[in-house]
Amino acid sequence: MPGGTKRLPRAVREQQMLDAAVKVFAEKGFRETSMDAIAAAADISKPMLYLYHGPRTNSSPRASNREGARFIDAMTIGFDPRLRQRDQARTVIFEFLRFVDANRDSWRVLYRVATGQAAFAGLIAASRARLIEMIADLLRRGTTVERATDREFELMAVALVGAGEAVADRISEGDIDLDTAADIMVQMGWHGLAGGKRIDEHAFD
Amino acid sequence: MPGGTKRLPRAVREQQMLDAAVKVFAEKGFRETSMDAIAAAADISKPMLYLYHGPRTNSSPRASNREGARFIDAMTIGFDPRLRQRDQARTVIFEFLRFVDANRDSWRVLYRVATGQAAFAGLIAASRARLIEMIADLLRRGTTVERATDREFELMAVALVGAGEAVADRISEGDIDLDTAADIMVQMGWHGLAGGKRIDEHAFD
DNA sequence: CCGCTAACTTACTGCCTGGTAAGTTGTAGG
DNA sequence: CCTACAACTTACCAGGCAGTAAGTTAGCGG
Repeated sequence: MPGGTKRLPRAVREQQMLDAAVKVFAEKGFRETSMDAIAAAADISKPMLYLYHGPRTNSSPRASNREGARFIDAMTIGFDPRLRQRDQARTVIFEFLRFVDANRDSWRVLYRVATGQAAFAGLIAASRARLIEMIADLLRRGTTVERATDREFELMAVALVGAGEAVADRISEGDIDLDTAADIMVQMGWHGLAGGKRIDEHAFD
Repeated sequence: MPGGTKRLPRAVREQQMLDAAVKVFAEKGFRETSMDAIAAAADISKPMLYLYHGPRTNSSPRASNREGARFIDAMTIGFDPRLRQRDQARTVIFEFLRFVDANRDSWRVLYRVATGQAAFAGLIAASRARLIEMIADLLRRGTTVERATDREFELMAVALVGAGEAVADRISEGDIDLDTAADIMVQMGWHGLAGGKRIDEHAFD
């Protein structure tokens, strides 16, 4: 605070500010976070925020975008098209949950706080739509549920993504084992509740 | 409206105000809705809001509570314990989706807008938890998944509810056929993606 | 027809917060 | 060492919005 007013190059201060913003948004919500609060959290004075990121209407999407990019990156890491569908699915799910676990603030601010914000709803919806489309494709190619139309596949993807997000929420706020969670999801998704297969017979093929 | 300043009994005005609040919250978000805006939407002057519902910190939970109660009511209508599990599930799912379809504003404000609001997060979480517990019970009693622990059942319920909410979102903003949606969810939930007919791996064991 | 209460309004106040102007100091480069 | 720019601050303003005080009418009980 008083002592440590080191002068840092713009690039790193910008990141610090975004970090602070994400953190505060995650715990207080977006609209109830004042610029002063962000400034305080970033250990910087308010005009710096405006200088580097412009008014609130610009700075916050910026934070969202950065987090969103991180997120997409993390997701695609686990995506290896050479795997069999089921393994692919498990990997993606696991990687997704792992990201959430490791970036709880990002998750909360991106998918929970921002969703309720009219200003961001569109942004988030777009990001989610991409993910859904990705999953829907996977389904189209990987499963042969008979006579399913494109629209039906998409709806399945919607449901799956929703399930994933719900589990992710649990992970972001509790202490659930990642492996267990991923296995349950795969098991449920593949064989359903009536599938009769035992839950711990999951495939680390 | 200059013309229509009819004097109405307190009870109905109170409901009008809540209706207006829900509507505005749903489209503008909670924190970005000013008391004046609610007042305007309810065709009433601001002091009436305070007189009947107290300050914003009271009036908004009140709206949420009312919507939540409606919601629970609707859900339990379709719940007939004499049905077989699968039919029970389908009925609950269908009734749930039908409610969302018929009360889009309620849905949005309850489950999307309020979730991001620190002040309500707890309230919503509690409501959702009840639903999850209900589903988890259903699973415990109804499915053949062997040796699943309570915690695992609960996680499944979390995933299912998440899926339901995601589909509900789609319904609340688009024109998806209710029956189709319900069928797909039941199908997916019961037999999984691989269970429909055939898979790239193997059908039921 | 008269008053009394409940329904309602206009018209303010004070605070909070977004946003900025103007001034200060560290430090890189000559 | 000095100059010039970039990093930073304090201090302020203006608008918006929550919340209220005080006053106005409508209609119901007598």
